[in-house]
Amino acid sequence: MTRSTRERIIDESLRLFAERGYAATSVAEIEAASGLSPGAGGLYRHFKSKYEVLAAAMNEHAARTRVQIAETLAEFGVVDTSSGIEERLAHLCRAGLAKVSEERELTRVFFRDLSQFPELVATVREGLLQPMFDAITTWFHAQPEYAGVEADWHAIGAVLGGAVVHYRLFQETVGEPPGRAERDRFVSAWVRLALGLLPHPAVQPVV
Amino acid sequence: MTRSTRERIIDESLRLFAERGYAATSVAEIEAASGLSPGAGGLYRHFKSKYEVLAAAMNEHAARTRVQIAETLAEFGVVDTSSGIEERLAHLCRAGLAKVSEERELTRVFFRDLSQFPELVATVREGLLQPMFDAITTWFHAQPEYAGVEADWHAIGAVLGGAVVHYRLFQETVGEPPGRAERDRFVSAWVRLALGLLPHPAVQPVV
DNA sequence: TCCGCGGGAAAGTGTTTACTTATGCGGAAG
DNA sequence: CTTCCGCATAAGTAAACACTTTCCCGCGGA
Repeated sequence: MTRSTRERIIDESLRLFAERGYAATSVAEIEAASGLSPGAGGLYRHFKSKYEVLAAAMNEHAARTRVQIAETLAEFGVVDTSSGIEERLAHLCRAGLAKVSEERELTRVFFRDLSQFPELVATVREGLLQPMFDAITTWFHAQPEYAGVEADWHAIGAVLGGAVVHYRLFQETVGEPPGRAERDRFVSAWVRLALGLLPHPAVQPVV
Repeated sequence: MTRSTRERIIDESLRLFAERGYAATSVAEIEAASGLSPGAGGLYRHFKSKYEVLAAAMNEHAARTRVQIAETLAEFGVVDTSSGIEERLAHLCRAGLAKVSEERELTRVFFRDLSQFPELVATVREGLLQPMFDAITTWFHAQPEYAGVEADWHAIGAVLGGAVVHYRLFQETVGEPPGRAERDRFVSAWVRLALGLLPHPAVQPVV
């Protein structure tokens, strides 16, 4: 128990909210998962209400993620021209899948319960989803191959980023990926679609 | 009140489950919305439990949708070669968006609460999501332009179909579309990515 | 007119919920 | 050793919950 009780409450509540949903998770369950005696109300030493726990979890995780995405984006700023565009695209797609996976609890709570709390929607969107879409847009701008390509990059980001987010959401709900396409097949298809934006696409691999 | 009480309960409960979530919707609220006296337990004349209401709503709506998608697919089977491939793709994308929109309540409940009820996940996936992905795959197979294109169509369907589903989910949660891309821009980007699969893409419109 | 009956209302049941109040403990400071 | 004090627990409260039991009204058939 190195983490403070407050931190444990935030992390465990986020886990439970993602797993069972906000309304279906009782304060007693959060307390038990955080190492407090269930039903004794020890949670209220740290938060005014159950809602405050949700708000704190959203705010703190979203803020942290926002910084991480900015860092990841900085890495992508340095274009690694040593590898081909195809490899770089696959790398981007896998990075997106990994990020959504890493923050799967935040993503899940977002789509599951957050529409009831519009003030929290904004923080998570600006901390996780929007940065992800923006990252895709920025990334394409940074690639020399796409320099001359005219496109509505925000809309392209909405399609390609949305596909990634959906892939993970679907997989977590159903237990298997959409279209029964395993990760590598999904990445290949994603890359192939992105390659199609180039005026003279390179030879594409037969899958 | 032309519809039977049972039908009203199913429709109103689905609406409320999509809006507030399953756990956050009380039986009394469903009764009130269905024209019964709230809290009086009149719902139990028609269903054994709150869960049975959810199961019935999922099963009946999924079954209905499944038939509708089959019909829509049959229409698409007759390829309308009078319009260009670009127009046909836009039509497909808009049809997908419309279908997800039409069944937005089913979709929302699916991603919101259904992972807790694995036995219901199967029916909705097979009734709504999988048919949608399959429809995309089948559609591409039917288009002469894509006849010679080698691709992992299931994975392509997972990307393109997932983007459509995510677009609506995001819009309903946030209130505005992802990447702030309005519907027409989204459709254009989607069409453009799909066009890129063709070996020698036609001249693409500058957005 | 009488009966049967499908289906809705009244009024409850026990349980679970979020949240409160008062008590107790262990360790650091004086 | 004593005095705090931060923090957890014990033991609640009132409300909301899913669900039950009982009654009753209206209607169709004989």
